[in-house]
Amino acid sequence: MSDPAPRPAAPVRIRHFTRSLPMSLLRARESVMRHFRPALRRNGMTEQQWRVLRALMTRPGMEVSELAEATFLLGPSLSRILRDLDSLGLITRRLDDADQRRSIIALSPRGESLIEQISPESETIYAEITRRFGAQRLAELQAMLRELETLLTEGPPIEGTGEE
Amino acid sequence: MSDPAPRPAAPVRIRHFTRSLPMSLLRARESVMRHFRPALRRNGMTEQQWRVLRALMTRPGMEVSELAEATFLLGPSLSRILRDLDSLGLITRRLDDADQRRSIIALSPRGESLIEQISPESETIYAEITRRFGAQRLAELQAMLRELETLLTEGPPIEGTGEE
DNA sequence: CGCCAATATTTTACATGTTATCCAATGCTG
DNA sequence: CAGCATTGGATAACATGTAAAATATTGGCG
Repeated sequence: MSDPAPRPAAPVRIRHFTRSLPMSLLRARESVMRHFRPALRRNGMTEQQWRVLRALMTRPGMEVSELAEATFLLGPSLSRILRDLDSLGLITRRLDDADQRRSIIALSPRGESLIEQISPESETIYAEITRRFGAQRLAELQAMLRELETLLTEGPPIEGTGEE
Repeated sequence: MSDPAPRPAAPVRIRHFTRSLPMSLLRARESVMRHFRPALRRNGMTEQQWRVLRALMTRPGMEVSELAEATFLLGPSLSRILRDLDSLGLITRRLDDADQRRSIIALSPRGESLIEQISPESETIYAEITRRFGAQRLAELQAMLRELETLLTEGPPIEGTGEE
């Protein structure tokens, strides 16, 4: 034995952290993605690669920075993902004629057919999630999430005590 | 110019993916964390390290597997984080007397004082987020997230078409 | 034209996520 | 108690997240 002291006063005066908003959002997202990942995995796609392909499907011919914003990926991640998707022959890249710094990314025929292959499965899963939770409530939830995001993004930054 | 073809029929018959539930959750979480990260960063903590310390604060003396569940970290990540927190002198580890496979993690005095230092700032930020969004609505949001998580976790797995 | 700040993207470096594998301690079973 | 499946935790290997720096191109300005 070593330390059987009953720990008299655990000072838990802070909200239980598993109920914090970030943790709630993290867990909710994981519980959703858990259902999608197997289907992606069967087709050799990672979650992020799939995000990129889907973004390109809804609007072909995006610049890298547009794509980054749409997929919520940071530059370095996206850069690597594009390199990989390129080497898999799923996308095409060409330099913008007017500005050689920009490159235009689009789906290749092979990329399009991969999407055609995966999409139905993905939509099925999404539909089942919607059914379980209720389309109405899902819409409510999305609205709240959007509002939260807007409030925190548009509003002034929240400063703690750390003025440098 | 080179390719002014008006791209006659972009087949966008799929819900716009930036409105998908996973993306909504991801963006909402990011918009929240964006406010916390600077404060953590000023104190040399990463988001995940902070999660571990907070979990240990609410309940000292956890096993690694308990900690993993509480912080939603996978074994390998947690293992590295504990190694780092240990080398920073913020936690203590000792082997369980009854079962030498298990180790008991707890905050060191230094870890506790670090928490005392960061917590107020963190709580200030959380309070401001609550104020902006409304405590009532925040509680609603959390309830919906919890319900979603429960439905998707407890229910049967959703199978796509991928029977091998 | 030549210098330089600004912009788009990539690269670098390190922490974490993810899956698979390894190792040591445990405890069951014969 | 010897053999072996199980378990808790750590390590390996590779992809991504994140911040900072590097690279390349453009556009302005003297």
